[in-house]
Amino acid sequence: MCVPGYDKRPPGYDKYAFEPFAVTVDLAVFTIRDGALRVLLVERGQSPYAGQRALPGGFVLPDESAETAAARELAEETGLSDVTGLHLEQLRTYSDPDRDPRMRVVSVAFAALVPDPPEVRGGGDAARADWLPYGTGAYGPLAFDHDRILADAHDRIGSGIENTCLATAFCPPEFTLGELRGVYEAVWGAGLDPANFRRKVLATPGFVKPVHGAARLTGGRGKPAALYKAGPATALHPPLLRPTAEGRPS
Amino acid sequence: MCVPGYDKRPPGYDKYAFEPFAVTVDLAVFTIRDGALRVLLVERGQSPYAGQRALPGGFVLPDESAETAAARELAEETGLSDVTGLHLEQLRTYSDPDRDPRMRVVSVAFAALVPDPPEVRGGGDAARADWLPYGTGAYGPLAFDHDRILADAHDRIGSGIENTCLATAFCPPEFTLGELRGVYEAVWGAGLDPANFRRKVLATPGFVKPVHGAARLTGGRGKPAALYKAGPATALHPPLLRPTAEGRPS
DNA sequence: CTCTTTATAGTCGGTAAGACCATAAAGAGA
DNA sequence: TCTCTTTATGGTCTTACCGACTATAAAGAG
Repeated sequence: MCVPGYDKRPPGYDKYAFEPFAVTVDLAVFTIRDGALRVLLVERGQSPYAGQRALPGGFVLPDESAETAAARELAEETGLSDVTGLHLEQLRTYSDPDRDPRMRVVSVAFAALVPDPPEVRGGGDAARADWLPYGTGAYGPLAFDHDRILADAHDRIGSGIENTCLATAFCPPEFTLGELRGVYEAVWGAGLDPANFRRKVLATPGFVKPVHGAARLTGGRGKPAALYKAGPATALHPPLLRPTAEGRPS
Repeated sequence: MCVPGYDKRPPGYDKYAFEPFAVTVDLAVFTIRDGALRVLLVERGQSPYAGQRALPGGFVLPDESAETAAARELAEETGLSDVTGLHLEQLRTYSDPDRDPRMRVVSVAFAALVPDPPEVRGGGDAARADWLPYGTGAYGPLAFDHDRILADAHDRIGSGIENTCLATAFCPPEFTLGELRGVYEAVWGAGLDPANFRRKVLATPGFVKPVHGAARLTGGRGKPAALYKAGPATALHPPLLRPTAEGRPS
Protein backbone atom coordinates (compact mmCIF):
# COMPACT_ATOMS: atom_id res chain seq x y z
CA MET A 1 0.00 0.00 0.00
CA CYS A 2 2.96 2.28 0.56
CA VAL A 3 5.55 3.49 -1.81
CA PRO A 4 9.07 2.31 -0.98
CA GLY A 5 11.21 4.96 0.54
CA TYR A 6 8.62 5.74 3.10
CA ASP A 7 11.02 5.80 6.01
CA LYS A 8 13.51 8.13 4.41
CA ARG A 9 13.20 11.84 4.82
CA PRO A 10 15.08 14.60 3.08
CA PRO A 11 16.98 17.21 5.09
CA GLY A 12 14.79 19.78 6.71
CA TYR A 13 11.92 17.47 7.38
CA ASP A 14 13.63 15.09 9.81
CA LYS A 15 11.34 15.92 12.65
CA TYR A 16 8.22 15.10 10.71
CA ALA A 17 6.71 11.81 9.71
CA PHE A 18 5.28 11.79 6.24
CA GLU A 19 4.43 9.32 3.61
CA PRO A 20 5.26 9.89 -0.04
CA PHE A 21 2.20 9.40 -2.22
CA ALA A 22 1.83 8.79 -5.91
CA VAL A 23 0.11 11.79 -7.46
CA THR A 24 -1.98 11.45 -10.59
CA VAL A 25 -4.33 13.58 -12.63
CA ASP A 26 -7.76 12.41 -13.81
CA LEU A 27 -9.55 14.22 -16.59
CA ALA A 28 -13.26 14.65 -17.23
CA VAL A 29 -13.22 15.84 -20.83
CA PHE A 30 -16.58 17.00 -22.16
CA THR A 31 -17.77 17.91 -25.61
CA ILE A 32 -21.05 18.44 -27.42
CA ARG A 33 -21.85 16.12 -30.30
CA ASP A 34 -25.24 15.80 -31.99
CA GLY A 35 -26.65 18.15 -29.40
CA ALA A 36 -25.73 15.82 -26.56
CA LEU A 37 -23.11 16.12 -23.85
CA ARG A 38 -20.40 13.50 -24.19
CA VAL A 39 -17.45 12.57 -22.04
CA LEU A 40 -14.16 10.96 -23.00
CA LEU A 41 -13.74 7.58 -21.34
CA VAL A 42 -11.09 4.90 -21.70
CA GLU A 43 -11.56 1.19 -21.26
CA ARG A 44 -9.29 -0.41 -18.72
CA GLY A 45 -7.34 -3.37 -20.01
CA GLN A 46 -5.88 -4.59 -16.76
CA SER A 47 -6.84 -5.27 -13.21
CA PRO A 48 -8.25 -3.72 -11.15
CA TYR A 49 -11.53 -2.79 -12.82
CA ALA A 50 -10.44 -4.52 -16.06
CA GLY A 51 -13.00 -4.01 -18.78
CA GLN A 52 -14.66 -1.10 -17.02
CA ARG A 53 -14.57 2.44 -18.23
CA ALA A 54 -12.47 5.04 -16.51
CA LEU A 55 -11.51 8.67 -16.84
CA PRO A 56 -8.30 9.25 -18.76
CA GLY A 57 -5.38 10.25 -16.61
CA GLY A 58 -1.86 9.49 -15.55
CA PHE A 59 0.97 10.25 -13.22
CA VAL A 60 2.33 13.69 -12.57
CA LEU A 61 5.92 13.62 -13.73
CA PRO A 62 8.78 14.90 -11.55
CA ASP A 63 9.10 18.27 -13.26
CA GLU A 64 5.41 18.87 -13.82
CA SER A 65 2.69 20.65 -11.95
CA ALA A 66 -0.69 18.99 -11.91
CA GLU A 67 -1.88 21.53 -14.47
CA THR A 68 1.00 20.72 -16.81
CA ALA A 69 0.37 17.02 -16.43
CA ALA A 70 -3.32 17.51 -17.13
CA ALA A 71 -2.59 19.45 -20.30
CA ARG A 72 -0.20 16.75 -21.46
CA GLU A 73 -2.70 14.00 -20.77
CA LEU A 74 -5.42 15.99 -22.50
CA ALA A 75 -3.31 16.22 -25.62
CA GLU A 76 -2.37 12.57 -25.49
CA GLU A 77 -5.87 11.25 -24.93
CA THR A 78 -7.73 13.46 -27.35
CA GLY A 79 -5.06 13.34 -30.04
CA LEU A 80 -5.12 17.12 -30.29
CA SER A 81 -1.75 18.58 -31.12
CA ASP A 82 -2.50 21.90 -29.46
CA VAL A 83 -4.53 22.11 -26.29
CA THR A 84 -3.66 25.70 -25.47
CA GLY A 85 -6.84 27.69 -25.55
CA LEU A 86 -8.96 24.79 -24.43
CA HIS A 87 -10.69 25.20 -21.13
CA LEU A 88 -8.90 23.11 -18.53
CA GLU A 89 -9.93 23.67 -14.96
CA GLN A 90 -8.85 22.03 -11.76
CA LEU A 91 -11.79 20.43 -9.99
CA ARG A 92 -10.59 19.11 -6.66
CA THR A 93 -8.36 16.42 -5.24
CA TYR A 94 -9.46 12.94 -4.28
CA SER A 95 -7.34 11.40 -1.59
CA ASP A 96 -9.27 8.63 0.11
CA PRO A 97 -6.70 6.12 1.39
CA ASP A 98 -8.54 3.22 -0.23
CA ARG A 99 -9.42 4.75 -3.56
CA ASP A 100 -6.85 2.64 -5.40
CA PRO A 101 -6.47 -0.92 -4.09
CA ARG A 102 -2.90 -1.22 -5.36
CA MET A 103 -1.26 1.66 -3.56
CA ARG A 104 -1.75 5.06 -2.09
CA VAL A 105 -2.67 7.40 -4.93
CA VAL A 106 -3.76 11.00 -4.59
CA SER A 107 -5.51 12.23 -7.70
CA VAL A 108 -6.00 15.82 -8.81
CA ALA A 109 -9.10 15.92 -10.99
CA PHE A 110 -9.61 18.31 -13.90
CA ALA A 111 -12.52 19.19 -16.10
CA ALA A 112 -11.83 20.02 -19.73
CA LEU A 113 -14.09 21.36 -22.47
CA VAL A 114 -13.42 20.58 -26.14
CA PRO A 115 -15.31 22.40 -28.91
CA ASP A 116 -15.26 20.05 -31.84
CA PRO A 117 -15.05 16.35 -31.15
CA PRO A 118 -12.01 15.02 -32.95
CA GLU A 119 -11.83 11.30 -33.44
CA VAL A 120 -9.85 9.63 -30.73
CA ARG A 121 -6.71 7.88 -31.80
CA GLY A 122 -6.59 4.27 -30.75
CA GLY A 123 -2.98 4.18 -29.63
CA GLY A 124 -1.34 5.46 -26.53
CA ASP A 125 -1.26 3.95 -23.10
CA ALA A 126 -5.03 3.65 -22.87
CA ALA A 127 -6.66 0.58 -24.33
CA ARG A 128 -9.41 2.56 -26.01
CA ALA A 129 -11.01 5.94 -25.67
CA ASP A 130 -14.48 6.99 -26.82
CA TRP A 131 -16.76 9.97 -26.55
CA LEU A 132 -19.75 8.48 -24.75
CA PRO A 133 -23.04 10.25 -23.99
CA TYR A 134 -23.07 11.49 -20.43
CA GLY A 135 -25.61 10.09 -18.04
CA THR A 136 -27.48 7.85 -20.45
CA GLY A 137 -26.31 4.45 -19.34
CA ALA A 138 -23.98 4.17 -22.30
CA TYR A 139 -21.32 2.99 -19.89
CA GLY A 140 -21.51 1.04 -16.67
CA PRO A 141 -20.01 2.02 -13.35
CA LEU A 142 -16.63 3.63 -13.79
CA ALA A 143 -13.44 2.37 -12.20
CA PHE A 144 -12.18 3.64 -8.85
CA ASP A 145 -14.06 6.71 -7.63
CA HIS A 146 -14.42 8.06 -11.15
CA ASP A 147 -18.22 8.06 -11.03
CA ARG A 148 -18.03 10.62 -8.29
CA ILE A 149 -15.34 12.62 -10.04
CA LEU A 150 -17.40 12.70 -13.21
CA ALA A 151 -20.51 13.78 -11.33
CA ASP A 152 -18.55 16.53 -9.60
CA ALA A 153 -17.17 17.65 -12.94
CA HIS A 154 -20.64 17.80 -14.45
CA ASP A 155 -21.87 19.85 -11.50
CA ARG A 156 -19.01 22.24 -11.93
CA ILE A 157 -19.60 22.68 -15.64
CA GLY A 158 -23.32 23.09 -15.08
CA SER A 159 -22.88 25.92 -12.63
CA GLY A 160 -19.90 27.28 -14.55
CA ILE A 161 -21.96 28.10 -17.61
CA GLU A 162 -24.46 29.76 -15.29
CA ASN A 163 -22.04 32.29 -13.86
CA THR A 164 -19.31 32.59 -16.45
CA CYS A 165 -18.81 32.68 -20.19
CA LEU A 166 -17.65 29.09 -20.01
CA ALA A 167 -20.20 27.90 -22.56
CA THR A 168 -18.25 29.43 -25.43
CA ALA A 169 -15.46 26.96 -24.63
CA PHE A 170 -17.70 24.26 -26.12
CA CYS A 171 -18.13 26.20 -29.34
CA PRO A 172 -15.91 26.61 -32.41
CA PRO A 173 -14.32 30.03 -32.92
CA GLU A 174 -17.44 31.29 -34.67
CA PHE A 175 -20.85 30.08 -33.69
CA THR A 176 -24.52 30.96 -33.84
CA LEU A 177 -26.64 31.77 -30.84
CA GLY A 178 -28.53 28.56 -31.55
CA GLU A 179 -25.35 26.58 -31.12
CA LEU A 180 -24.56 28.41 -27.90
CA ARG A 181 -28.05 27.70 -26.66
CA GLY A 182 -27.51 24.06 -27.56
CA VAL A 183 -24.57 23.99 -25.16
CA TYR A 184 -26.75 25.11 -22.29
CA GLU A 185 -29.49 22.68 -23.21
CA ALA A 186 -27.07 19.77 -23.50
CA VAL A 187 -25.33 20.48 -20.21
CA TRP A 188 -28.48 21.25 -18.26
CA GLY A 189 -30.67 18.72 -20.03
CA ALA A 190 -33.42 21.30 -20.30
CA GLY A 191 -34.93 23.38 -23.06
CA LEU A 192 -34.51 27.13 -23.23
CA ASP A 193 -36.63 29.73 -24.97
CA PRO A 194 -34.68 30.91 -28.02
CA ALA A 195 -35.93 34.48 -27.88
CA ASN A 196 -35.31 34.96 -24.18
CA PHE A 197 -31.91 33.30 -24.43
CA ARG A 198 -30.96 35.63 -27.22
CA ARG A 199 -32.08 38.69 -25.32
CA LYS A 200 -30.16 37.65 -22.23
CA VAL A 201 -26.91 36.82 -24.05
CA LEU A 202 -26.91 39.99 -26.15
CA ALA A 203 -27.71 42.08 -23.08
CA THR A 204 -24.62 40.80 -21.28
CA PRO A 205 -21.71 43.05 -22.26
CA GLY A 206 -18.71 41.19 -23.60
CA PHE A 207 -20.30 37.76 -23.67
CA VAL A 208 -20.35 37.47 -27.48
CA LYS A 209 -19.28 39.76 -30.29
CA PRO A 210 -21.03 39.73 -33.68
CA VAL A 211 -18.88 38.72 -36.63
CA HIS A 212 -19.70 41.54 -39.01
CA GLY A 213 -19.46 41.34 -42.76
CA ALA A 214 -20.32 37.95 -44.19
CA ALA A 215 -21.98 36.76 -41.07
CA ARG A 216 -24.37 34.08 -42.09
CA LEU A 217 -24.00 30.39 -41.74
CA THR A 218 -26.02 27.90 -43.66
CA GLY A 219 -26.07 24.19 -43.17
CA GLY A 220 -29.19 23.27 -41.29
CA ARG A 221 -32.82 24.06 -41.68
CA GLY A 222 -34.52 27.31 -41.03
CA LYS A 223 -33.44 30.89 -41.36
CA PRO A 224 -29.67 31.37 -41.45
CA ALA A 225 -28.31 32.67 -38.17
CA ALA A 226 -25.81 35.42 -37.53
CA LEU A 227 -22.35 34.40 -36.42
CA TYR A 228 -20.77 35.43 -33.17
CA LYS A 229 -17.47 34.87 -31.46
CA ALA A 230 -16.55 34.79 -27.80
CA GLY A 231 -16.25 38.22 -26.19
CA PRO A 232 -13.74 39.48 -23.65
CA ALA A 233 -15.99 39.00 -20.64
CA THR A 234 -15.32 36.13 -18.28
CA ALA A 235 -18.06 36.49 -15.67
CA LEU A 236 -21.80 36.83 -16.18
CA HIS A 237 -23.60 39.49 -14.19
CA PRO A 238 -26.26 38.66 -13.40
CA PRO A 239 -25.95 34.92 -13.94
CA LEU A 240 -27.83 33.02 -16.60
CA LEU A 241 -29.88 30.81 -14.32
CA ARG A 242 -31.19 27.36 -15.07
CA PRO A 243 -34.87 27.15 -16.01
CA THR A 244 -36.10 25.10 -13.07
CA ALA A 245 -33.24 26.25 -10.86
CA GLU A 246 -33.73 24.85 -7.41
CA GLY A 247 -31.42 23.43 -4.77
CA ARG A 248 -28.04 23.38 -6.35
CA PRO A 249 -25.61 23.10 -3.46
CA SER A 250 -22.21 24.62 -3.37
CA MET B 1 14.40 17.94 -4.73
CA CYS B 2 13.13 14.39 -4.94
CA VAL B 3 12.07 12.02 -2.26
CA PRO B 4 14.30 8.95 -1.98
CA GLY B 5 12.79 5.82 -3.38
CA TYR B 6 11.99 7.54 -6.60
CA ASP B 7 13.23 4.68 -8.75
CA LYS B 8 11.24 2.00 -6.99
CA ARG B 9 7.77 1.11 -8.11
CA PRO B 10 5.21 -1.12 -6.46
CA PRO B 11 3.74 -4.09 -8.35
CA GLY B 12 1.21 -3.17 -10.97
CA TYR B 13 2.78 0.09 -11.88
CA ASP B 14 6.05 -1.26 -13.30
CA LYS B 15 5.46 0.12 -16.75
CA TYR B 16 4.97 3.64 -15.52
CA ALA B 17 7.40 6.19 -14.29
CA PHE B 18 6.20 8.17 -11.35
CA GLU B 19 7.64 10.19 -8.58
CA PRO B 20 6.36 9.92 -5.03
CA PHE B 21 5.49 13.33 -3.65
CA ALA B 22 5.01 14.57 -0.15
CA VAL B 23 1.38 15.62 0.28
CA THR B 24 0.40 18.30 2.76
CA VAL B 25 -2.69 20.28 3.65
CA ASP B 26 -2.71 24.04 4.10
CA LEU B 27 -5.56 25.76 5.89
CA ALA B 28 -6.99 29.24 5.44
CA VAL B 29 -9.05 29.58 8.61
CA PHE B 30 -11.27 32.66 8.77
CA THR B 31 -13.30 34.20 11.52
CA ILE B 32 -15.02 37.49 12.26
CA ARG B 33 -13.79 39.50 15.21
CA ASP B 34 -14.73 43.09 15.96
CA GLY B 35 -16.58 43.21 12.68
CA ALA B 36 -13.43 42.46 10.70
CA LEU B 37 -12.40 39.37 8.80
CA ARG B 38 -9.40 37.66 10.34
CA VAL B 39 -7.28 34.75 9.29
CA LEU B 40 -5.26 32.33 11.38
CA LEU B 41 -1.55 32.59 10.60
CA VAL B 42 1.49 30.96 12.14
CA GLU B 43 4.97 32.39 12.34
CA ARG B 44 7.66 30.21 10.87
CA GLY B 45 10.57 29.53 13.16
CA GLN B 46 12.91 27.87 10.72
CA SER B 47 14.22 28.25 7.24
CA PRO B 48 12.96 28.70 4.62
CA TYR B 49 10.90 31.82 5.17
CA ALA B 50 11.94 31.94 8.84
CA GLY B 51 10.12 34.74 10.65
CA GLN B 52 7.48 35.10 7.98
CA ARG B 53 3.87 34.23 8.45
CA ALA B 54 2.38 31.15 6.85
CA LEU B 55 -0.88 29.28 6.70
CA PRO B 56 -1.17 26.47 9.24
CA GLY B 57 -0.85 23.03 7.78
CA GLY B 58 0.96 19.74 7.86
CA PHE B 59 1.54 16.41 6.25
CA VAL B 60 -1.19 14.02 5.31
CA LEU B 61 -0.59 10.89 7.35
CA PRO B 62 -0.54 7.43 5.78
CA ASP B 63 -4.06 6.47 6.81
CA GLU B 64 -5.64 9.86 6.27
CA SER B 65 -7.48 11.51 3.44
CA ALA B 66 -6.71 15.15 2.86
CA GLU B 67 -10.05 16.04 4.45
CA THR B 68 -9.20 14.05 7.58
CA ALA B 69 -5.80 15.64 7.80
CA ALA B 70 -7.30 19.09 7.38
CA ALA B 71 -9.78 18.48 10.21
CA ARG B 72 -6.99 17.26 12.44
CA GLU B 73 -4.82 20.25 11.68
CA LEU B 74 -7.77 22.57 12.20
CA ALA B 75 -8.32 21.16 15.68
CA GLU B 76 -4.63 21.33 16.51
CA GLU B 77 -4.07 24.86 15.33
CA THR B 78 -7.22 26.45 16.68
CA GLY B 79 -7.20 24.53 19.95
CA LEU B 80 -10.81 23.53 19.41
CA SER B 81 -11.61 20.12 20.79
CA ASP B 82 -14.45 19.51 18.38
CA VAL B 83 -14.29 20.72 14.82
CA THR B 84 -17.25 18.71 13.55
CA GLY B 85 -19.86 21.13 12.42
CA LEU B 86 -17.35 23.72 11.37
CA HIS B 87 -17.29 24.57 7.73
CA LEU B 88 -14.23 22.98 6.16
CA GLU B 89 -14.06 23.05 2.39
CA GLN B 90 -11.43 21.88 -0.03
CA LEU B 91 -10.16 24.73 -2.16
CA ARG B 92 -7.78 23.34 -4.73
CA THR B 93 -4.37 21.75 -4.97
CA TYR B 94 -1.13 23.61 -5.46
CA SER B 95 1.53 21.54 -7.14
CA ASP B 96 4.10 23.81 -8.71
CA PRO B 97 7.40 21.88 -8.76
CA ASP B 98 9.25 24.77 -7.13
CA ARG B 99 6.74 25.80 -4.52
CA ASP B 100 8.85 24.38 -1.69
CA PRO B 101 12.61 24.80 -2.11
CA ARG B 102 13.39 21.81 0.08
CA MET B 103 11.57 19.08 -1.77
CA ARG B 104 8.64 18.25 -3.96
CA VAL B 105 5.50 19.00 -1.98
CA VAL B 106 1.95 18.91 -3.29
CA SER B 107 -0.43 20.80 -1.06
CA VAL B 108 -4.18 20.43 -0.86
CA ALA B 109 -5.57 23.72 0.39
CA PHE B 110 -8.69 24.08 2.52
CA ALA B 111 -10.77 27.00 3.67
CA ALA B 112 -12.34 26.85 7.12
CA LEU B 113 -14.83 29.13 8.85
CA VAL B 114 -14.90 29.48 12.63
CA PRO B 115 -17.76 31.28 14.40
CA ASP B 116 -16.28 32.52 17.64
CA PRO B 117 -12.57 33.21 17.78
CA PRO B 118 -11.12 31.13 20.57
CA GLU B 119 -7.73 32.14 21.79
CA VAL B 120 -4.98 30.25 20.08
CA ARG B 121 -2.83 28.06 22.23
CA GLY B 122 0.83 28.77 21.88
CA GLY B 123 2.08 25.18 21.82
CA GLY B 124 2.11 22.65 19.05
CA ASP B 125 4.45 22.39 16.15
CA ALA B 126 3.87 25.96 15.06
CA ALA B 127 5.91 28.67 16.67
CA ARG B 128 2.96 30.98 17.13
CA ALA B 129 -0.50 31.39 15.72
CA ASP B 130 -2.60 34.54 15.68
CA TRP B 131 -5.86 35.76 14.24
CA LEU B 132 -4.70 38.63 12.04
CA PRO B 133 -6.93 41.04 10.11
CA TYR B 134 -7.17 39.97 6.50
CA GLY B 135 -5.83 42.28 3.82
CA THR B 136 -4.80 45.17 6.07
CA GLY B 137 -1.05 44.83 5.98
CA ALA B 138 -1.02 43.31 9.46
CA TYR B 139 1.34 40.70 8.13
CA GLY B 140 3.97 40.79 5.42
CA PRO B 141 4.26 38.46 2.47
CA LEU B 142 3.44 34.92 3.48
CA ALA B 143 5.79 31.97 3.05
CA PHE B 144 5.77 29.76 -0.02
CA ASP B 145 2.76 30.37 -2.28
CA HIS B 146 0.51 31.03 0.69
CA ASP B 147 -0.37 34.54 -0.43
CA ARG B 148 -2.00 33.09 -3.46
CA ILE B 149 -3.70 30.33 -1.49
CA LEU B 150 -5.08 32.86 0.94
CA ALA B 151 -6.33 35.08 -1.86
CA ASP B 152 -7.99 32.10 -3.53
CA ALA B 153 -9.59 31.15 -0.23
CA HIS B 154 -10.94 34.67 0.24
CA ASP B 155 -12.36 34.62 -3.27
CA ARG B 156 -14.05 31.33 -2.58
CA ILE B 157 -15.57 32.51 0.68
CA GLY B 158 -16.68 35.75 -0.92
CA SER B 159 -18.59 34.03 -3.67
CA GLY B 160 -19.66 31.24 -1.34
CA ILE B 161 -21.72 33.55 0.84
CA GLU B 162 -23.25 34.93 -2.35
CA ASN B 163 -24.68 31.66 -3.56
CA THR B 164 -24.99 29.53 -0.44
CA CYS B 165 -25.96 29.82 3.20
CA LEU B 166 -22.28 29.71 4.06
CA ALA B 167 -22.42 32.96 6.01
CA THR B 168 -24.15 31.28 8.94
CA ALA B 169 -20.98 29.22 9.43
CA PHE B 170 -19.35 32.38 10.76
CA CYS B 171 -22.11 32.89 13.31
CA PRO B 172 -22.79 31.32 16.70
CA PRO B 173 -25.78 28.95 16.92
CA GLU B 174 -28.14 31.86 17.51
CA PHE B 175 -27.54 35.21 15.90
CA THR B 176 -29.23 38.43 14.90
CA LEU B 177 -29.70 39.57 11.35
CA GLY B 178 -27.32 42.39 12.15
CA GLU B 179 -24.60 39.91 12.97
CA LEU B 180 -25.31 37.99 9.79
CA ARG B 181 -25.13 41.20 7.83
CA GLY B 182 -21.83 41.93 9.55
CA VAL B 183 -20.45 38.72 8.08
CA TYR B 184 -21.26 39.86 4.56
CA GLU B 185 -19.86 43.30 5.18
CA ALA B 186 -16.64 41.93 6.67
CA VAL B 187 -16.04 39.43 3.89
CA TRP B 188 -16.97 41.76 1.06
CA GLY B 189 -15.59 44.89 2.66
CA ALA B 190 -18.71 46.78 1.66
CA GLY B 191 -21.73 48.14 3.45
CA LEU B 192 -25.20 46.73 2.97
CA ASP B 193 -28.56 48.31 3.53
CA PRO B 194 -29.99 46.76 6.72
CA ALA B 195 -33.59 46.87 5.56
CA ASN B 196 -32.94 45.40 2.12
CA PHE B 197 -30.67 42.76 3.58
CA ARG B 198 -33.37 41.77 6.01
CA ARG B 199 -36.00 41.54 3.31
CA LYS B 200 -33.78 39.42 1.13
CA VAL B 201 -32.72 37.00 3.84
CA LEU B 202 -36.23 36.50 5.19
CA ALA B 203 -37.58 36.01 1.68
CA THR B 204 -35.18 33.14 1.06
CA PRO B 205 -36.88 29.97 2.31
CA GLY B 206 -34.81 27.96 4.75
CA PHE B 207 -31.98 30.46 5.09
CA VAL B 208 -32.72 31.36 8.71
CA LYS B 209 -35.36 30.28 11.20
CA PRO B 210 -36.62 32.62 13.95
CA VAL B 211 -35.97 31.50 17.49
CA HIS B 212 -39.42 31.99 18.95
CA GLY B 213 -40.18 32.61 22.57
CA ALA B 214 -37.54 34.64 24.32
CA ALA B 215 -36.07 35.98 21.17
CA ARG B 216 -34.35 39.18 22.07
CA LEU B 217 -30.68 39.77 22.58
CA THR B 218 -29.29 42.74 24.35
CA GLY B 219 -25.68 43.70 24.61
CA GLY B 220 -24.98 46.55 22.26
CA ARG B 221 -26.66 49.78 21.47
CA GLY B 222 -29.94 50.27 19.74
CA LYS B 223 -33.13 48.32 19.64
CA PRO B 224 -32.76 44.69 20.61
CA ALA B 225 -32.80 42.36 17.64
CA ALA B 226 -34.66 39.11 17.17
CA LEU B 227 -32.63 35.93 17.24
CA TYR B 228 -32.40 33.48 14.38
CA LYS B 229 -30.66 30.21 13.76
CA ALA B 230 -29.42 28.63 10.55
CA GLY B 231 -32.14 27.06 8.44
CA PRO B 232 -32.07 23.82 6.47
CA ALA B 233 -31.35 25.43 3.12
CA THR B 234 -27.89 25.17 1.66
CA ALA B 235 -28.17 27.08 -1.60
CA LEU B 236 -29.48 30.60 -2.19
CA HIS B 237 -31.89 31.12 -5.07
CA PRO B 238 -31.51 33.67 -6.36
CA PRO B 239 -28.07 34.57 -5.02
CA LEU B 240 -27.41 37.44 -2.64
CA LEU B 241 -25.21 39.47 -4.92
CA ARG B 242 -22.49 41.87 -3.87
CA PRO B 243 -23.41 45.56 -3.92
CA THR B 244 -20.97 46.68 -6.60
CA ALA B 245 -20.82 43.24 -8.13
CA GLU B 246 -18.64 43.37 -11.17
CA GLY B 247 -16.06 41.05 -12.71
CA ARG B 248 -15.80 38.12 -10.39
CA PRO B 249 -14.16 35.34 -12.45
CA SER B 250 -14.88 31.70 -11.98
C1' DC C 1 -46.22 25.89 -53.55
C1' DT C 2 -46.90 24.73 -48.98
C1' DC C 3 -45.26 23.15 -44.70
C1' DT C 4 -41.82 22.88 -41.31
C1' DT C 5 -38.03 24.69 -38.98
C1' DT C 6 -35.18 28.10 -37.06
C1' DA C 7 -33.89 32.99 -36.26
C1' DT C 8 -35.22 37.33 -34.73
C1' DA C 9 -38.13 41.22 -32.90
C1' DG C 10 -41.35 42.75 -29.81
C1' DT C 11 -44.97 42.89 -25.91
C1' DC C 12 -46.83 42.07 -21.28
C1' DG C 13 -46.96 41.06 -16.49
C1' DG C 14 -44.79 39.56 -12.32
C1' DT C 15 -40.87 39.59 -9.27
C1' DA C 16 -36.81 41.14 -7.26
C1' DA C 17 -33.66 44.57 -5.87
C1' DG C 18 -31.78 49.26 -4.86
C1' DA C 19 -32.84 53.70 -2.83
C1' DC C 20 -35.14 55.76 0.48
C1' DC C 21 -38.34 57.01 4.42
C1' DA C 22 -40.59 56.19 8.91
C1' DT C 23 -41.06 54.24 13.35
C1' DA C 24 -39.58 51.62 17.50
C1' DA C 25 -36.63 50.63 21.19
C1' DA C 26 -32.65 50.57 23.50
C1' DG C 27 -28.11 53.08 25.65
C1' DA C 28 -25.16 57.42 26.25
C1' DG C 29 -24.53 61.69 27.85
C1' DA C 30 -26.22 66.26 29.16
C1' DT D 1 -35.19 63.47 33.09
C1' DC D 2 -34.50 64.68 28.48
C1' DT D 3 -32.30 64.41 24.21
C1' DC D 4 -29.33 62.38 20.97
C1' DT D 5 -27.45 58.45 18.85
C1' DT D 6 -27.73 53.87 17.37
C1' DT D 7 -29.80 49.84 15.67
C1' DA D 8 -33.89 47.09 14.30
C1' DT D 9 -37.80 46.73 11.65
C1' DG D 10 -41.55 47.84 8.47
C1' DG D 11 -42.89 50.11 4.44
C1' DT D 12 -42.99 52.56 -0.37
C1' DC D 13 -41.41 53.60 -4.98
C1' DT D 14 -39.08 52.86 -9.11
C1' DT D 15 -36.35 50.34 -12.19
C1' DA D 16 -34.52 46.15 -14.28
C1' DC D 17 -34.95 41.71 -15.53
C1' DC D 18 -37.04 37.42 -16.68
C1' DG D 19 -40.51 34.06 -18.18
C1' DA D 20 -44.36 33.49 -21.26
C1' DC D 21 -46.04 34.58 -25.35
C1' DT D 22 -46.99 36.44 -30.21
C1' DA D 23 -45.43 37.77 -34.69
C1' DT D 24 -42.46 37.97 -38.66
C1' DA D 25 -38.55 36.46 -41.68
C1' DA D 26 -35.95 33.25 -44.22
C1' DA D 27 -34.33 29.11 -45.37
C1' DG D 28 -35.01 23.70 -46.71
C1' DA D 29 -38.20 19.53 -47.38
C1' DG D 30 -41.79 17.47 -49.55
